Amino acid sequence: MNLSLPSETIFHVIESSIKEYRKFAQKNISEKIKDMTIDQGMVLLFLNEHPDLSQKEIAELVFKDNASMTRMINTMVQKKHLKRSMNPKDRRRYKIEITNKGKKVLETLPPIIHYNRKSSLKGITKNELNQLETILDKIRTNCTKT
Amino acid sequence: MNLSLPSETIFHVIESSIKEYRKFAQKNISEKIKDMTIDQGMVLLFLNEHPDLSQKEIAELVFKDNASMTRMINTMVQKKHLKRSMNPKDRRRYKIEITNKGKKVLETLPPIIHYNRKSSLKGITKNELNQLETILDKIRTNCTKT
DNA sequence: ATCATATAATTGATATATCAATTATATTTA
DNA sequence: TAAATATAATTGATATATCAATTATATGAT
Repeated sequence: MNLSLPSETIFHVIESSIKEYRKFAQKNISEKIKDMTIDQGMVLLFLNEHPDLSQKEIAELVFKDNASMTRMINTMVQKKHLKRSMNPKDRRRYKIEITNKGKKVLETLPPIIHYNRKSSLKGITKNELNQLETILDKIRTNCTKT
Repeated sequence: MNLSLPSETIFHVIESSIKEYRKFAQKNISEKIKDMTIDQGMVLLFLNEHPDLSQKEIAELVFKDNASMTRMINTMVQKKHLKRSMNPKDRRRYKIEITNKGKKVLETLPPIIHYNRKSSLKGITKNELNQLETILDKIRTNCTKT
């Protein structure tokens, strides 16, 4: 079987780019906010726009499973960025609220994220971004529909 | 600050596509080989082509850090896919050898991986793959050189 | 050769990933 | 309505991710 090594495939290139972006973004966040990961930051951003999200819904948005999300929110509650309260309309799901401490983070975070996105996409045209999205979507669809 | 949500960015699309590929690939591997992850499979493929790789070098190829690689190889040794032996030329690094059990896996793995790659890239032209690589490389470079 | 520095691998601590099983509550169906 | 089924979240077990500190060995400079 004549198989090229994983390092020579497009998947390697995809992994590499997203991992470098994450490393870069995390570094810039850590410089300004201590003890805050990208994923935790994203949870805050999502909850800020959509306060009624359940843990399960947040999990999907940040590509985690329910178990990971339970534990992730546990630590964010411990660190006092979030508060869990009961949801009387559906007692299976919690209401997740952002605390004042969490809101403070939300004042600092957006400019950093804006910088991360902007500088990592420097020199890339709108057209290229569209191409990128189109092709990656084909891969995604192939993997989910096959 | 007017920041679009993470789910609306190209980074979300990149994450999504690579995660779906991994899920798809893992599922197809698990159907044929029990107790074998994609990453462990890649370690076997790399070692098969380049038997002199150190743990550190393997780690870089599969985007792990040294600590993760130590533990990953621990479990692969436990499962008898690999064997650690001393490297007399440089006693800081091990020689990692593939066992007979590991070699058996290497007979089963390539056709599965070939199928994974082929079907996930179905309908995507060579030209599109080149575009994809070029654009992703720009992102990677922006993140590492900034 | 000696000492300072660099490198490969390990370990500890904590967080996250993943799967399967479980609990509590809602919803659907007979 | 009662029973079956579905859903949200949790928990346990194990693997992996990440950072900092440590150990053992190599390499370089004086």
